[in-house]
Amino acid sequence: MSGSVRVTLPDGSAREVPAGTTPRQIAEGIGPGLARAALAARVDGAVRDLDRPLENDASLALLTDRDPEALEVLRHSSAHILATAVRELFPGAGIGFGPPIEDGFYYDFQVDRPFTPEDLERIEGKMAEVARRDFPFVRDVVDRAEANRRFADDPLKLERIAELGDEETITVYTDGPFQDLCRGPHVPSTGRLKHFKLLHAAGAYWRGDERRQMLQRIYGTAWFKKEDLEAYLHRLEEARRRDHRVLGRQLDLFSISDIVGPGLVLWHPKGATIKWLLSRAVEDDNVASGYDLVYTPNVTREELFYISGHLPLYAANQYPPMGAGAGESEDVRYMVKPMNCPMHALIYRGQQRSYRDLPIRLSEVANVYRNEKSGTLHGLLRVRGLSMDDAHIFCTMDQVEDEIFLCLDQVDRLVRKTFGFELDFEISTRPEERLGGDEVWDRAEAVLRRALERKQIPFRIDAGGGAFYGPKIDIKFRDAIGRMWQGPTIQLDFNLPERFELEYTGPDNKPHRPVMIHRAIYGTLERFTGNLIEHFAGAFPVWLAPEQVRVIPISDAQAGAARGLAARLKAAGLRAHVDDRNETLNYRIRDGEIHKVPYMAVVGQREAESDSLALRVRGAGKKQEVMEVEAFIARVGAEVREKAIAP
RNA sequence: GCCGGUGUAGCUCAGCGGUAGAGCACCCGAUUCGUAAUCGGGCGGCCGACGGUUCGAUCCCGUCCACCGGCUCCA
Repeated sequence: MSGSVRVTLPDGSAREVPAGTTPRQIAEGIGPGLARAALAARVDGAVRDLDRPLENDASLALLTDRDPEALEVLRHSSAHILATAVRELFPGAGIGFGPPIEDGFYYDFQVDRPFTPEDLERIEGKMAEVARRDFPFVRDVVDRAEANRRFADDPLKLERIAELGDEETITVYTDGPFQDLCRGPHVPSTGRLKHFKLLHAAGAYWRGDERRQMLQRIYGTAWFKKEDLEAYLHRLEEARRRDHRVLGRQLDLFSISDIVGPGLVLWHPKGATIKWLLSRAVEDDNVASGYDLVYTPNVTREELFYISGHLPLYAANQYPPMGAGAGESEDVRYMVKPMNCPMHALIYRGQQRSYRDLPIRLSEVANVYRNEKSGTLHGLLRVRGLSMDDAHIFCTMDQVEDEIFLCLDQVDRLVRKTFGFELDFEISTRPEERLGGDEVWDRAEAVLRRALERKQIPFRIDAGGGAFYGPKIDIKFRDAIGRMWQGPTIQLDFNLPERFELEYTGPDNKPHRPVMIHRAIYGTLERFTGNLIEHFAGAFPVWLAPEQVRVIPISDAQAGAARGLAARLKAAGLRAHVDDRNETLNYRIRDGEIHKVPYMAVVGQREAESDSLALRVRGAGKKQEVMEVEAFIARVGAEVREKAIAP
């Protein structure tokens, strides 16, 4: 271990140091401030411990609390500190994994009983103590025998050790009384953890496998700055405030009744208005884009799903079959449909198709029912009765790219432009088990890729994430508070055309097999509406607002004028209501604000006499504008036509 | 489906081994008001369901159902 190494710093400067010098020593050489601030180092692109010696020439960046990678390291270390605390308080606790995650960290423990909220408080206190004692994180390289010896009492760790390849370096990190099998890196010492909070405990399967034992997971969050922690907790609060289940009740949009059943939505008039407007928006766009509308039944003989191949594979997600129709043999059984594609395939097959007919695009906003596991249901975001804005495109392989363009354009109009969502694209490629030869997959994946590239849309690849019947493009969108949601999906399908023996006659007068594209823009109207409720915090754009204008007479003397105004607004196509309840003006204004009505038209004596209204815009407070009725109608009408996001 | 928590009036929540209370909402009355809660009165609950313990259960125990937080899954 002799000689020197050349270390290049981010500013381009380089220095020669003896081999074995640590990043910390280099930081000290640069200045005491940096040495104090440094948390980890990036060596040739990889994040490493500050005290890990440099053995070769390398580029080096010292990471401080300003670097996102450092925050990830801090959270990873936080997980260890959490485990340190748990081991102090629960000496027999087995340890699973404890990684950093978005906004925080977790650690999985094997304990005799689940953690209670009181336990979390104690653990949090103990973590603060571990941090105060400022134990250094020490990295040891050990051989397999040593690792097995050190974790002899930790079966979960032994399992992990056994999986490590012989060529892999096994490292153990120790902080004070706690040691963990871990690749690292970590912050220099536990004292770096200052602003953190344990959030909750929950069960989690070991290795994420539902057949294996359930461990107890503790989630926490950690930040470098107090303000960041507070901002994050505030964000959680904000998310709670926007919870579509809460707003759905407050705004009287929908309910889910125990008597009807979990996951089955009762759309109240206001929520139904939104759902109706959304389905109309997508249907209008479908028709304008060259789709045909179809309707198909909610129940079908189960045979259909044997042909499609959903049965028996998909049986767990379908409601069990029901008896035959009156007068039919008892052997015939029916099922509620969980998807529409087989029926659309049958419509395609209903007649001989020529290559000249293609593409054929069939669309349907349809109710389907899926028997989702009870624990997965969640308000509108995960339901059992779904309204899919579904469509199936039958086309030749050569037409796929254009059809993908068509779908992407719809997504752009209906999701990005209309709601201002930022989109995130991902292509899922062939899985291990799949249908169709490699040439077909090569071609299909290339088409998806090329379509996005030509649209200059950046995308990620989820290798192996495709369905067995074809690759797909999944599109996520980011809402107002930065959360990502699964949105549109475009899937190629080589399977159903096979199973239904779909054909078209080509220019060569021979039968050919079409490709099928499944595509949903909003996905399901339940989930999308739920997303919109949270995105807008219930304050919908005028075109979607169930109540667009609330007309408020100042006193009973203007009640007649108010009703007249509301009638005019309705005649102009606006959804307007009068609030002439025997309550104070303040009360009614407040009620309108709470119910997120975009416009309140206040009518006092002055307005009643001048064919005008005093406009109060949602969220704008007292700032009001007196305007003529016709001008108001023109303004709101334009906003509705343009699907403006304001006010 | 699994782990934990929760279930009291339409909603939000107190209460707790001796068969229930507040605020809001709703109804009635007074008030007629210029931009985020006027005052008074009233109605309203097999305390999630079913079993058990007990002289007595909303309260303790068990089972089930639903919801919440996660896991798994997913539009």
